[in-house]
Amino acid sequence: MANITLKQLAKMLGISVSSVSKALNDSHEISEETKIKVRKLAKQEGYRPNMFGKSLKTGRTNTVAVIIPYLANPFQSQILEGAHQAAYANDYKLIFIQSREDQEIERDLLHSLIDQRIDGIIISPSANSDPTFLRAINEEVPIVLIDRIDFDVETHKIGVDNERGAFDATEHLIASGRRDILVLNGKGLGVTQKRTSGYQKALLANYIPFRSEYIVEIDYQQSKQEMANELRQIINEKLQMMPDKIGLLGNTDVLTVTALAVLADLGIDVPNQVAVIGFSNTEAAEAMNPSLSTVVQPAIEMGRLGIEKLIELIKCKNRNQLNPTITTLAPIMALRKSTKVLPASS
Amino acid sequence: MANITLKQLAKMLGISVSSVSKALNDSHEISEETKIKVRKLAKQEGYRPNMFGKSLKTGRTNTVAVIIPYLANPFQSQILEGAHQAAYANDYKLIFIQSREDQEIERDLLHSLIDQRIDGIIISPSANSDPTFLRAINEEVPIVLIDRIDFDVETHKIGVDNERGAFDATEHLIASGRRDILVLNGKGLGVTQKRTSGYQKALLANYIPFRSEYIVEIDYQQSKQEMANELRQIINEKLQMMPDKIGLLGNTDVLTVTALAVLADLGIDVPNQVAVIGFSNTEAAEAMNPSLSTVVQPAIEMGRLGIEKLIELIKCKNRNQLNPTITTLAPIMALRKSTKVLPASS
DNA sequence: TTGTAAGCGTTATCAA
DNA sequence: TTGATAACGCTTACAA
Repeated sequence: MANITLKQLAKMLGISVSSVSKALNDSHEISEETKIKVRKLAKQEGYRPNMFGKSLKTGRTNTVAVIIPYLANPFQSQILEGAHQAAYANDYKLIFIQSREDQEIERDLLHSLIDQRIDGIIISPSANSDPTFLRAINEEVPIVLIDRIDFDVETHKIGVDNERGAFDATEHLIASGRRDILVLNGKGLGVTQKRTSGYQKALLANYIPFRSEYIVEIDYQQSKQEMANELRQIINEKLQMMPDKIGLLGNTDVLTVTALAVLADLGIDVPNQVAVIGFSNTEAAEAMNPSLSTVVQPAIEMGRLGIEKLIELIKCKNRNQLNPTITTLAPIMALRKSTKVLPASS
Repeated sequence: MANITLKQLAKMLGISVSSVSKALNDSHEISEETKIKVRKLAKQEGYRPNMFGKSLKTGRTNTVAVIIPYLANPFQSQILEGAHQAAYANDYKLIFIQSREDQEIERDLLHSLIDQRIDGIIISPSANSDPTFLRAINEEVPIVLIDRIDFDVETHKIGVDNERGAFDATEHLIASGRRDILVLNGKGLGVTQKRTSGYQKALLANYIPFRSEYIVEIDYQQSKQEMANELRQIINEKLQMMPDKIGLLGNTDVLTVTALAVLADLGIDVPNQVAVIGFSNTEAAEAMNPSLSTVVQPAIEMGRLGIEKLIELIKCKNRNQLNPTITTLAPIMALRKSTKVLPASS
């Protein structure tokens, strides 16, 4: 059932292989008449060009790849969504791969993509990725960094303004009447620093003194049960020291959601006793009880932009002449019941 | 920065291209001595074979593809997880694609995979897929059907025992003391029939009369808000007719989760007034309030099995001699708080 | 055990 | 406007 080839078409038409090739590529050196004849037969025979022959000759594949740590992560899969749209619109094929946050796997994948002569790569590097290695890859094939942009590689980068997200979230908690705001950080997470700094700036802007005891760091990769226990203990302890009008800013999705469950379990009323807001791109926020206010990252937009920047790089002959840009997109606040405003009387 | 080629290696070693090729493929017609020399230089020069040259010649790619409707769907992305494991273990490259539940996109994708001379395909067809088309594809390249196996294609199929899942879930609700059990079905969903039948059989087995009013069908693709409204109305109405000991079986994740939110909003106590169980593969079930009991589909196992069956097909020369198998895996019950047993006194 | 040469399907160069 | 030919990198008869 193999496909028909150029050669076969040529024989059927009684013209040369090269003429058929040129006709199908709409070359100016072929007559309209011939082109029409060729296209008709090609269509009729269901001719589909062999990618290997083509790529072997041209060295290009018209394919780009997106590497993210986990496909199953809702935020990251939304990046894919955006990338898909943009790639489709620009007639590029797109493949998705996951590195599972593993530097070794990532390395293999990148090599095998280069083997496949992929035209370009969008990557959200795994946390422990080696910038030297990324730079080396960047020499061989254009890459664009997305989301995790704190790697020293000379290329376009697309990220989220995490400081801004935390700033806005904190301001919203304050606006809803809270002055004592607990922050839950995921242990060893890259975004922690920026988000904490956004939190601090928001306090500052509202003349609320910063208290370092209000910032806690939790291992979010342990089992659900263990995490819930740890959180319960911490929340209990912290609530002792927080006099009133309490807010909670969850900087990691799992932590926020678990905290919500723990609060419910402790019989603490959200939002009346404690207001909660978290970073999250899942629709599940809507279905929580109470529904969870979130800072949403513009993941689809990021994916789309990533592809556009990448194609720009691919099409640009003198890559070293292009100066790298860093784009940071503002997150969006999705306000729901978990941060309802306190009655003015309080 | 192009890669070094066989020809270059040959020149450096002063031997012929074919000898180098054979040496690297560990052919028996090459002396150990030469092999060692060749391998050493190849390694030293970082030789990586050009896939196009290779595939152009051999017609194979050592790559298989998985097509699912949505990458972002947790259940489906777990299938990928399993497929990944098995493909890796068998030294196959794997690519993931999503059809977005769109027959047109699916068709394009399948064609372009065949263009790429992919060795085999695992597919969970979009709902409106045309079996005739799938059969045609199956003539060109081996395919394995996964999850959505109700298509008339002569090949291996891996599915979940949905009837069994609904049966077990219903039995569990009954065992927890419920006799009036409401069923939420997603409109137009393929699994509805099997799951409803499992529900009915469980009732029968427990001598509970079946009442068709207890089965409702809801459009789960409308907006969250609309769906919540519709659900609220339905639940209110149905609860009127349900005397006591109420259970709720959600056959679609979104519906179940939204129902949980609606129940909370109505001030109905879960699990004491209404016990809830749903089909779901997300970890969010754990974090719901109350935590949600679920029927979990063995998605990872399915993915793994799918790849194994596919490789079997690929390696089998006379495909038409192989008789197709249908494997249905049993789902697993994950029991949490939303179905806690009623106190015996009731 | 090694080498020669043909060919996979395509495009590009150059000549007709 | 068309065609012959070489070349991309690799494998594989077949010859040496």
